[in-house]
Amino acid sequence: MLRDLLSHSALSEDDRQAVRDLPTRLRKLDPGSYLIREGDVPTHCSVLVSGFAIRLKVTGEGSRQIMAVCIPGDAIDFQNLFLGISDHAIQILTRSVIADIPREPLQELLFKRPAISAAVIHSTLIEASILREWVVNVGRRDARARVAHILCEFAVRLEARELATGEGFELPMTQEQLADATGLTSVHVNRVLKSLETEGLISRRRRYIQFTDWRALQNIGDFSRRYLHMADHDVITQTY
Amino acid sequence: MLRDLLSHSALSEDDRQAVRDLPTRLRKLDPGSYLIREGDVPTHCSVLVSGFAIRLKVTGEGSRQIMAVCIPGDAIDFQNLFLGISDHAIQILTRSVIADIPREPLQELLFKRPAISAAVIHSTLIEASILREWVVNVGRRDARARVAHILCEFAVRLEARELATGEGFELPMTQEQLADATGLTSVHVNRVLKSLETEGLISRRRRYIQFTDWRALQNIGDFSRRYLHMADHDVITQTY
DNA sequence: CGTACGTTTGATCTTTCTCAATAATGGTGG
DNA sequence: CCACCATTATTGAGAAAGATCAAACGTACG
Repeated sequence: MLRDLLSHSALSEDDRQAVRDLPTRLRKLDPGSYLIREGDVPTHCSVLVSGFAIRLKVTGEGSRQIMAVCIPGDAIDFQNLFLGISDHAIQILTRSVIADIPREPLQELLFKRPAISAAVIHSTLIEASILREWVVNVGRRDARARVAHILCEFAVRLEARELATGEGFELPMTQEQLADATGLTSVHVNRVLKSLETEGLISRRRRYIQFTDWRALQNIGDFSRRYLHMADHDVITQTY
Repeated sequence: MLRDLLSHSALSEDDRQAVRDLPTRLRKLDPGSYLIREGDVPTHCSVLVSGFAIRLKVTGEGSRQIMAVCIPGDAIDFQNLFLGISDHAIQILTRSVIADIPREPLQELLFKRPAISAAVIHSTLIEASILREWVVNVGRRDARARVAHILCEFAVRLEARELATGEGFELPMTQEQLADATGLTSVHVNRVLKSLETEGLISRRRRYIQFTDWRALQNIGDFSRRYLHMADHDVITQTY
């Protein structure tokens, strides 16, 4: 369940078992529902067992910005374990199963087991690295590059969890949400997707994105997987 | 020296002493020099004792994006302690003093002292929170708001370290760098600054920014200090 | 005192947004 | 199973924010 941690850090069998022994409560959540809202005071840490979710903020003007997309296996809420008030909301994208872990036992575990602590720091740092890349994406790339880049990122992250094949993947969000993630409008995202398609870089059937020229897409999106800091054993097939 | 940690987390005297006992080497660095470059493999963790620095990436097209500004007292390199390869560069803005801490003793310390581990996680999470706000700033706010927001952020962060008064502060960077931080061009940043000045929100003498209408600036910048997750004892005078 | 760097200003051009309308698509209840 | 509704996707035309290009002006510093 906490395979997120395991995927970057080698934990001892002992440590693994300790993680598995954590008390959890499973919940099903529907698309559009909020796991937590900005300003809430969280009482537990959640893991996204299955389904997709986004981290988002809303500006004073009312526009939304998505800062991260959580994929199955992600631990969502370390922030909320240590920081008092949530600085952003987490919204469910697709029908999801969430495992809630109460605050105290997890804190205690981190206190007792430095290897798990280190794994949490590690995972948090990778998240920060992805955030830095998003700042670049949204701050310094044009619309084509932004969209291409985010598609590349999804492909690689999903493949590492065996949720995508080398062919392509099912995009778990609407074009409007893609726009909120790239700092564009949905209209423009639509035009960019169309142009990427007519130029033969991708093909689409509904939300399924197929990569017809991965190399070129990567180029346009200025994408390099370095910032994802994946351990070699993350890379299942290394198509990308 | 590691007052960054102390400022959010209450550590025992024992833990504090352990941090102080860490072996360090001091270095002076000049503006423009790099503490680390993207792709480097770091061997130590650094603390910015005095001076300013930025985290930045360069896109394939050659434009720069600044993702964070480090202020005196910041621990700069936890990322590099856990992640193998640096995903971004750190460049010095003003004449700075850096304290290098070798990797091993620090890792050992974290392993032995869970409270320090927790403090590191905490500090890393705050950095991530600031990054999320930057994504929003650059993704969903117009030029005026971006510039106003970043000015507000500096003011509050600097004041918390007693490096700014309620009046204003010395901006440690050029308008070009401000542009790289906000995803704009230096020309446009200049125009925005001018307009903020003529409208009486700020006044400038060289790089010194004085707040003549803090409330209005905060409004324009859609700024709220929540995302900085400052403990109450951070807030020295609470001008802002 | 000259040179390099940073700031300021103007004119023009592009990308992307806005507004608006139409077409698909999927889900729902009858 | 089908008709209807709500959401999402697509397309067009015009507007605007910000980029680009170019030049002049300051200011610090050797």
